[in-house]
Amino acid sequence: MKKTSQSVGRPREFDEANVLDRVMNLFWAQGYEATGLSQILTATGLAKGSLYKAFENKHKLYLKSLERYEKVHVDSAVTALTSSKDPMKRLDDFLSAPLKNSPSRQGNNGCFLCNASSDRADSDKETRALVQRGFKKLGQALASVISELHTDWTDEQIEQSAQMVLSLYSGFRIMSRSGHDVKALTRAKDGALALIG
Amino acid sequence: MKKTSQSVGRPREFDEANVLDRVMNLFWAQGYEATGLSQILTATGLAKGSLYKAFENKHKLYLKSLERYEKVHVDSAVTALTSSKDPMKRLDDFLSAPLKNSPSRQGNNGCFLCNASSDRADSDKETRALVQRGFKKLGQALASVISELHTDWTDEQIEQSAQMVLSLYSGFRIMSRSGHDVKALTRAKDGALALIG
DNA sequence: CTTGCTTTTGACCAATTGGTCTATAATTAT
DNA sequence: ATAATTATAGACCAATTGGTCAAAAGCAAG
Repeated sequence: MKKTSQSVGRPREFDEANVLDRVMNLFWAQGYEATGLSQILTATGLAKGSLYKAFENKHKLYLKSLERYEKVHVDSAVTALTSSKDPMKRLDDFLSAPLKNSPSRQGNNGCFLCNASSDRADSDKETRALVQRGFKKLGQALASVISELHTDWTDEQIEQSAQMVLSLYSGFRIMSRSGHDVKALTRAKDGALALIG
Repeated sequence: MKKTSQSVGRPREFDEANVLDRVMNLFWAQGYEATGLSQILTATGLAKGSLYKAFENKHKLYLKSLERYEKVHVDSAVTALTSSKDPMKRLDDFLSAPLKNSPSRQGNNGCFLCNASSDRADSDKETRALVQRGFKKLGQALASVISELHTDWTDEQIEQSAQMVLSLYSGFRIMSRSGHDVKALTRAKDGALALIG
């Protein structure tokens, strides 16, 4: 049995992951409707036919982008949360990420999960499922960190704090996108961590 | 000097506030790009020309809708927060609003401020300014409630807690829109209130 | 009733939207 | 070689988009 990594027919000229990264960034920054096919085509360098052969339609492409976001960004956040650093430091890093915005505006994409939730979760149940899954992953990772931090806490307490941190995270992402005072949010973060830690 | 409530020319046939309420609901539920003119026209019953004579263009209409949201919903939240009820109860009510979703899906619009922030705050600075102002109002009202609750706290402490509650609120709005487990969020809310109160 | 002013209406518009399809190119298997 | 298979390119499409405009309609003042 030979290795058949190369299939018949003309080979793909693009790297799927690479294309998805570019598309993801567009949807992430602009949302579903505001991102036009033409924009996607120029950003990826693909021709319309190729795009549609590879990813059926715009909706599917959006879902794939969201999955890509989960794989790249959510999973790496989970990894960071389950590293060997000081648990408190891990929580701090997690909550600080949304607050790292340069004071000069533009290009604060927030969190794709949050944006997708606001943008399409109400009208598209496939998006809703993906967003839910992403948040769930983050919640579980947070719970695990907090359980390291407080070995004496009950599951209830741990879960409660994890959801609190996750909600703060989402709120930070949303509010900082509108240019809300980051210093104020940072103080809120420090206060919350002091209460939990 | 006579009262000139009636101006010359053909009189308006629609109530501006009423129209804005309808348009607001569309933008709120669907976002800017997903809301088409045709939809707006059928929802308001106006003809295209009338709409455009009254509100220049779609962008301006969106901004007006956002202002209307501030006037109707933000201001009433502020009023509720500054009522004479038990301060703790007021905070609880504020944080509970995002969690009142019927378990059956669809029609959870979240918070227009949050949606607008995710949708357009990065690309449109007028939207950004309005969203910022709305959040600021809520933050100030929260600070005032908390200062009632803890007359011994410093301004720093008060501000810190207010921003924390506001962030939780935004997070709740966003996450619940994707169908995230409301029970879990409710526990998080109760935990947070216990820490603050 | 006429003049002056404003709103209403919908026909009209250019541009763009997401999407299809066919001809051509590039590869493997026979 | 040639057949089979798959990808690329982009012309093409109907539908819709946000937006304009001119003609008709409704009101107050003279």
